[in-house]
Amino acid sequence: MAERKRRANGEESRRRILAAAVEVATERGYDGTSIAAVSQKSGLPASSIYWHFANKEALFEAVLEDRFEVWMRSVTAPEGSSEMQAAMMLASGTADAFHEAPEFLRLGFMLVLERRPTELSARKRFLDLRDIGRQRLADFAVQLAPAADPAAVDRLLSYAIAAADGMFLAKQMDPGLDLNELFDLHAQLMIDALMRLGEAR
Amino acid sequence: MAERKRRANGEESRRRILAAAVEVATERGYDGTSIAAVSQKSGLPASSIYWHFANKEALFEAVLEDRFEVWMRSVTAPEGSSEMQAAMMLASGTADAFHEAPEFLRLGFMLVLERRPTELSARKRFLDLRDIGRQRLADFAVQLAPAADPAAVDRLLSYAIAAADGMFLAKQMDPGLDLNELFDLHAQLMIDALMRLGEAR
DNA sequence: CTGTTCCTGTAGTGATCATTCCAGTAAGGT
DNA sequence: ACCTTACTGGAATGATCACTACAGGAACAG
Repeated sequence: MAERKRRANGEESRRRILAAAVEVATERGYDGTSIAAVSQKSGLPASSIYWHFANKEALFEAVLEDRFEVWMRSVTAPEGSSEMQAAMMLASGTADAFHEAPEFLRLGFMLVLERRPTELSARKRFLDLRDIGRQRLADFAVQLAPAADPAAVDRLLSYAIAAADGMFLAKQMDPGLDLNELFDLHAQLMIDALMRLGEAR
Repeated sequence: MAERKRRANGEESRRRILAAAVEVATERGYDGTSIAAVSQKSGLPASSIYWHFANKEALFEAVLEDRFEVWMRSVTAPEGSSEMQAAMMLASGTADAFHEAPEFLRLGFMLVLERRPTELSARKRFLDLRDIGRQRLADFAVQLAPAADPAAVDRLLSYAIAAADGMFLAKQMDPGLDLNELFDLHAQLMIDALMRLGEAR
């Protein structure tokens, strides 16, 4: 009763719709994504899409949520023996996620750059999800330099995230770019700066 | 004969169309920008838009070109007495440009994030224009650390640009963010790293 | 006055848009 | 056996899409 079985293939249909929506959306953005295109790519009629999702906006919210999960699974928690190693692993894990699960950031940034008179709910959702990710990083940063000024650490974290986001963009502008090289440099610079913050007190 | 006068108000109409297009495009992206909306916002009929520009794609190319000019005027060349000061001024100049002329990056990044089967010509144009900007920075970087390994300097430049791009994104995600603070940190980190590159040889 | 160039205004074109209606079907519960 | 729930298929709706055809006006050249 409470735990209901799936009668038809609704569960899989939902997945197929989401997969198709991700594909189309990352190709052409929100307005460029037509329900007809999602329908065609998923093999399901528009009415099915509207049975699973209230409207286009809700579909995008679901897509973002879905891709966030994949993103978080891809960025594995670093557990190096030293702080230095842990930071390096975090950096390379993020670099991997850029390859394996780029859709979350790609879609999210598309939405973030828009300035609609009324904000898309998917945009807001993206920002909320990202805050969750940021909190994880904040915990990690405090762990690395417990003695440092919290405000300064926070500022450095903002910078570190911005740099990573920028590297994602750079990869889109130049697919041949060696991200691992840049992420190594990133990790080194951030660790250096963080250690200096710890000593300065 | 060679230098023709404007019979009607074509020159100003073109500007009005571009201004309207920038506004609509930064609100909703490429597919979300309708010629009807540009027409309404500019006060000119669609036929005028199509007289000035071959099609929607060409209009976007022109918009990007126009905003690039504004962007470059806004990022004033730094001429501090020391390298440190020059770098700081470059950083704060870029931060100013983020406020005064954000449309170039906003539109460009929107286009960059898309992955259409056939690339928009405006996207390609954006990448070309950005390369011009990058070359200016490369010249500046070499000037700062002439003794350093050129490949290492180039990598650091890629990182520096990425970080700046990421800060632009961060500003869109959190309009209350203090960019100057982040840019100061950025300039310091980059100068430190560049000096270390110079000494390492 | 005549012709040319530049630009605007009106009124369309067929295609595609998001969304809805609703009848139909397959499976589960009872 | 029958009712309910979960979905699908197809057709339709009115709005909006990029773009065009074309006639006409304003400014200049001769």
